[in-house]
Amino acid sequence: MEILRDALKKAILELYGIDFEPEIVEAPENIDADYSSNAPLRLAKELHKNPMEIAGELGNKIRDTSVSNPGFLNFKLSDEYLNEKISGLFDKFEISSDKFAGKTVICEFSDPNPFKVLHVGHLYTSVVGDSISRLFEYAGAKVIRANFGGDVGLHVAKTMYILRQKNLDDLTIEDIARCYVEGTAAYEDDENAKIEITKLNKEIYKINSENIHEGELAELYWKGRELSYEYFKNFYAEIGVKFDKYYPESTVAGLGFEKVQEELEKGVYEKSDGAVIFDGEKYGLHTRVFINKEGVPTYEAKDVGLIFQKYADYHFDRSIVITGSEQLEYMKVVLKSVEQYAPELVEKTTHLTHGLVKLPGNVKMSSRKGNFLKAVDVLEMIDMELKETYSSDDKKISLAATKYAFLKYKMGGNIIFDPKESVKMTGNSGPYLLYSAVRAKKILKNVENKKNINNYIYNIYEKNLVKKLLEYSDVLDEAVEEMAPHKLANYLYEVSQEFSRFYENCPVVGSNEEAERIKLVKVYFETMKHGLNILGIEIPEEM
RNA sequence: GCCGCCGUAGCUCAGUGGAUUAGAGCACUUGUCUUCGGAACAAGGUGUCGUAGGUUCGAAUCCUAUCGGCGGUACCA
Repeated sequence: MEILRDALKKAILELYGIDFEPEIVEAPENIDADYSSNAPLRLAKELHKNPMEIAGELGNKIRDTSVSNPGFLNFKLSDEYLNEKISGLFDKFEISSDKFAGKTVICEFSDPNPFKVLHVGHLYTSVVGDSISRLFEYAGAKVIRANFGGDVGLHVAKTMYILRQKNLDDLTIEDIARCYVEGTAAYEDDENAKIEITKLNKEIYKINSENIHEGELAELYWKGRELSYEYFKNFYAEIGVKFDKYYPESTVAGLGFEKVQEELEKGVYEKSDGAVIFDGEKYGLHTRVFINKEGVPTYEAKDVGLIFQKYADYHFDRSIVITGSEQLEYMKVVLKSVEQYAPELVEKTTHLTHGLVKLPGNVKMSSRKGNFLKAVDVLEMIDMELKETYSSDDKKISLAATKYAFLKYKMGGNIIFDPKESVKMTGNSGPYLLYSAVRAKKILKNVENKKNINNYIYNIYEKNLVKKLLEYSDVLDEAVEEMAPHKLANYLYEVSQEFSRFYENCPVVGSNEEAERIKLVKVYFETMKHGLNILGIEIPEEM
């Protein structure tokens, strides 16, 4: 409600000569007003004045206001104002800040490892990461969606240790996943296997960095790697997420290794027990190994390389990295070390985390142990529910259900993913949003434009809908600022609820109020289309 | 041990200085129903906002302590 904010700001400046940013909130139901502000209360201390007195003085400057205890200033919006405002909305949704206009933002997320299977967590991060990318695009940024994954490293060695013994003609991603589970068990239980795997890790690193294609191990490695990337691309295509850039770990490992070596000489990193470490304890963090005693760069060094490689490739203005929250402390150490020699890059970097996806009843999922929910399992479950309950096989609907189920949660905490519960398509769900949007669309098909009514007075359902619709641009600004798609998701649900109430109580087609109501339906539909698009959700023709 | 995140209704979650009654969905009960499509709408109620102090005109929200859950804590990612 910028207009109220601006009017109040101006009044405060004129009366008291203070440059103050007032907050406007929705007025409670029992007050005969639409919005209210606590500005008088917040100004009371500075002005040494009674808040009620301040509210009264400000109220005299702005029309349609009232005051209430202990010092709130309430605003009432006239129907003419709402009408004018809603008419101006339609399909123009512009961001108020130009903070990201023309900027380059690189968003890294999903980050699956080749030689491993995509699990439900990858689905979650892909959906959220894509939506955050879309928020930045809406804000005017050029966004590069980047995907980082371990095509070399211990997990590959563990897999290859088993895979090479098996002699499989027709290699599938499931075979590879099984080998990983077996390899991990061998690494943990069998001392000889551990030694062998450590050796393999070094060999694979060499095969990759020197691009060796001769020999059984090399052939198997490249074949498996290729298969993995195919499998990823297919999956992302299925959920409608498109990456602009893949950074296999091997492509940044060399750069990271060099950087760490370079800074080792300058004293940022140090040697300890034959490894190269960063002493994070100096900064209240913990110590981590960047190059292990085998001389192989760890994930830490690769992440260092990645930061520099991203900047070399895109000269980003902002870099967003989205990972699971278990990497929070780890990332702090990596960034703190880089801050010592490239503070300008670290300053531009934001690390966002999401929680673990857990099954109900505290069942732990672990890809190391092989007991986990695969990403495709979730998609299949939702497809099945749609088929069984609604006899539909519309991918748009099942994808909306899946995406919304993840996007409605605030990022950060763990998510309990109850397959049975998540599959429901009523209430606060993706299909509910689609359903109300489709209803609106249907109405729009059946009407022709009629003349507006002068001095139209909204009824309660219309007014509630209008007020909610007018909040949209504020919600978007907030979602961008906080990189929080759930704020948008929640808003779209609320506005759909208002629309459903309106729909039940206010016939549109053929009514006397048709012209005015059609305006609301149109703005609602355009808002939904715009907002759902930012969530990566498409509205189907019918459902 | 140390560091970080979390604790709100039976369950899953919003709300993170603003109000008299702390909100949604699910589940449960009942009603609307030849209407622009019922995947809908309406009504029904449970909460020591983990606990105890403190700051404030005002605290689920900020501070301190404490309990509980989870994650991280040197060669995994």
